Amino acid sequence: MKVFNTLSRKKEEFKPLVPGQISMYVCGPTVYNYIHIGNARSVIAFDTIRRYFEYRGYKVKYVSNFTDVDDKMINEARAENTTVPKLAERYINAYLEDTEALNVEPATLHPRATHEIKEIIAFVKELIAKGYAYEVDGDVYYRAKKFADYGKLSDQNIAQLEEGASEHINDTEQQRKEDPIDFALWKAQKEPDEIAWDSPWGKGRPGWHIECSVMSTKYLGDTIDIHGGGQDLEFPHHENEIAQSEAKTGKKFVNYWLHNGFVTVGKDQEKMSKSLHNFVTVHDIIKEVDPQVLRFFMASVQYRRQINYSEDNLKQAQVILERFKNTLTNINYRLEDDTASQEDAALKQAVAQTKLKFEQAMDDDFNVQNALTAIYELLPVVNANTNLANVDKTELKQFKKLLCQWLNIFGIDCDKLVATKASAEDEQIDALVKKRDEARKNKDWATSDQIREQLKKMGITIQDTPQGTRWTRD
RNA sequence: GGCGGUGUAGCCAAGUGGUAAGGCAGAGGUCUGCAAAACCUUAAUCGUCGGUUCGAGUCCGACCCCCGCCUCCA
Repeated sequence: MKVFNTLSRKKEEFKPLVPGQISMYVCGPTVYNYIHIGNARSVIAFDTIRRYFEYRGYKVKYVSNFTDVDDKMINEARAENTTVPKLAERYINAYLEDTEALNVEPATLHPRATHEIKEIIAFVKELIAKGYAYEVDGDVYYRAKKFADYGKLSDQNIAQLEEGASEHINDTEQQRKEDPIDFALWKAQKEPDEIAWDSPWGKGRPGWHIECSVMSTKYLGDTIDIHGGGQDLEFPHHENEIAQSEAKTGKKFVNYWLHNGFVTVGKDQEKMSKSLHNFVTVHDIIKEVDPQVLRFFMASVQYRRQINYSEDNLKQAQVILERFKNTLTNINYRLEDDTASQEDAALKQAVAQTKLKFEQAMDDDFNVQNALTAIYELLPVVNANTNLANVDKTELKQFKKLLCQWLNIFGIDCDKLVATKASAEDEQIDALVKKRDEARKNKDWATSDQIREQLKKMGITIQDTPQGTRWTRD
């Protein structure tokens, strides 16, 4: 199995530290607002990857943090006249609700920065002791140049970075640093009402990058298999994490760095972001769009590729899900009817071949497009079988099981996709269908069509097949 | 300016040297009392120019467009 490692900019053979087990850390959100579609993309991308590993039989320990203190949190709490912990609580809950709606598996652990203050302070102290960090008036900065490999992840060169950073020289913070590219590990409290913790450098709070180094090493170990996040985190966030962690432990921090592509919007395909005011929150959109459709739409694009968010593209995802639904529904009917099963060697072979193709594609850096294409090509073969007088019930059952396993990787639950029929209305519907069948026997098309219309209005679609009349909910 | 990504039919999208997968939409057809679902048939020379090669979307060079990162950001 191969994954694209940002560190080498190449696809590499994936080998976990411990056979059969995977340690995975994914940078989570700063919880000062609802997550938008772009945030969801990252969550879904790595959930899909995780699920594929699990499909492949790996045991995955998956850690994803909440950044529950930083400048944005403090500002938003002030603006809303609330406290940082209350703000965090609200949006952590919202995050959990929204991602559940998108059928994202809960992380093995969801640590929070503010719950790790002791460890953060100890980590920073060690960096100071090793000469990688220094204190200035209650702030602590990381001495970037001291770390020989600084810039290796994002291919940045130090001189250029310094040039860029010097443009922000107006910042009072910049003037306190030894070097413009140094970054904060610990920030001194600025206002008396600002949330802060006691530390050897006075009251303050952690910088942004340090929390991930601390939580990743604490919960998963000094070296982990996979660290994920959006492409915009490559620099400086992940670069800084490497510098901090490797300076402290002297070991390689992460074996495989995986970065997901952005969600873009509009004709110009601009990145969805809060500063551009072009974002849609998950909280809002799932009131209008079936969360399954949103989930499938985002999971069906390979994680490194850009996703263009549009109604048309969402619609396409919906149409595909409907095809799956129809096929599964038809299979369910044929498995239940009383026709004899007849072996279909071609079908059996096609299913086996598709499994091979699917896994080959996914093994190649999670090439979901090719994996899905393999399934799309199989559908007509399966559908053709379900139309026969005698279907291959054994093989259809096997296909159904496989398809549901595959869809599960994309976060689609077969049971939800094909809603079960049990409902208070069922008897009434069955009675109407029966009445219509009698009308059809008498060639009373007017009555028959009128009942079909009536059912349509109830959200029921009728299908007349050689095996009898079926109905499904829309 | 530095770093990275991208440009394939109306849309989504595979493809890493041998005469362009697949899906959606569209068109036509089969089945059906009519429908629904399904099935069958059907479209592009691959941003531009030049080079290497028997042969290039696929390698090399130049250029153009778009997007992102380089400051908070998934």
